[in-house]
Amino acid sequence: MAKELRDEIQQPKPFRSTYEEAMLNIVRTASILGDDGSQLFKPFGITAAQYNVLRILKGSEAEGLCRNAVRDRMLTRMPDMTRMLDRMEDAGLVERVRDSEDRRHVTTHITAAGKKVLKDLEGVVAERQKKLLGHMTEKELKALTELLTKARDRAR
Amino acid sequence: MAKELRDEIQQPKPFRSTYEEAMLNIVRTASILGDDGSQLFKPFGITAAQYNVLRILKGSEAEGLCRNAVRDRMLTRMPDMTRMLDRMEDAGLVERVRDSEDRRHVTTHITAAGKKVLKDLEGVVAERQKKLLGHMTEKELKALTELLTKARDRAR
DNA sequence: TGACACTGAGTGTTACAACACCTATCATTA
DNA sequence: TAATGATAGGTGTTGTAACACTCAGTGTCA
Repeated sequence: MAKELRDEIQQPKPFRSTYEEAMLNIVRTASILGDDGSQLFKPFGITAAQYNVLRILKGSEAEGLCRNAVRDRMLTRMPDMTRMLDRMEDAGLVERVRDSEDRRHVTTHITAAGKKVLKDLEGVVAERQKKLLGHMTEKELKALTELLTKARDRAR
Repeated sequence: MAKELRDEIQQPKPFRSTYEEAMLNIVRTASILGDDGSQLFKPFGITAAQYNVLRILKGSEAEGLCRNAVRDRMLTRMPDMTRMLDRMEDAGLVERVRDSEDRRHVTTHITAAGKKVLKDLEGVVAERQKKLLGHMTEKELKALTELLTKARDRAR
């Protein structure tokens, strides 16, 4: 049987409400899985957020995307997209081109090096996901996704 | 009906697996709810992690806890506990006493000011949790907690 | 009793997140 | 067509997360 959160964090008192219990379980689980992901990406020289950016740009490989479009598609909030793209450009993972029509626009593209990182990670990531969640049934995973979708509904 | 993740992040392609879908939903939901929490705590001059520390110390008010004990009870990983407690000590929220028996130990206690912050936040937090998750039934919240507990089981 | 390992706390350094602010370019309209 | 506002991108600054490392005090055992 899986260990309950109260045991994990050695909390003596019960949670104040099922709201609180669910909330803390969400945060805790994301933290654990996110840390795991960070370790996974580290040998490849990127962060989880950068992996996210690469996947977004891969999805719009032909056209490229402007800074704000990338930011709006991010899984987690990222207020300083400019400097994150700076770093990725320095690392050769993306490249930016200023639009000649509307000179305010700068379009960002994934580079061949960026695509290589994604390709190298593809199997590793899938394998890790299966290792972490492989003990859950399809039905459970679907139910979890639905409940989380509902949990987000009132926020924002 | 709640908006699905793929719409939120404007992802054209379907997820590669239910593992991936669940994983990204966990991270996304924690990010959204976590950001909300940060905004809630900000007017009180503390971060979500500091709120977590205060609650942990409140739970061991009489004895106090050493740095590592606090760290091990944290909801999210916190490698630099020392300087976080430094900041909280500077803010008057906690105080530290070096043990005279074993002079390696430093015991941290919550102060009256720290307890006041917790007390002021108590209602605000509960209200916010209800606002965010109040549309979910007890049964759903319990199911969500159980599924998340299972999802964490293979990590660490 | 001196060397060694262990445990707990703290420090140095780097890179990054967060926030507010600024600049350039374009669209609109009085 | 000059002023105004909107939009896209970038910059300055501060605090802090992350990582590796050091230091101090204690136990232990050859």
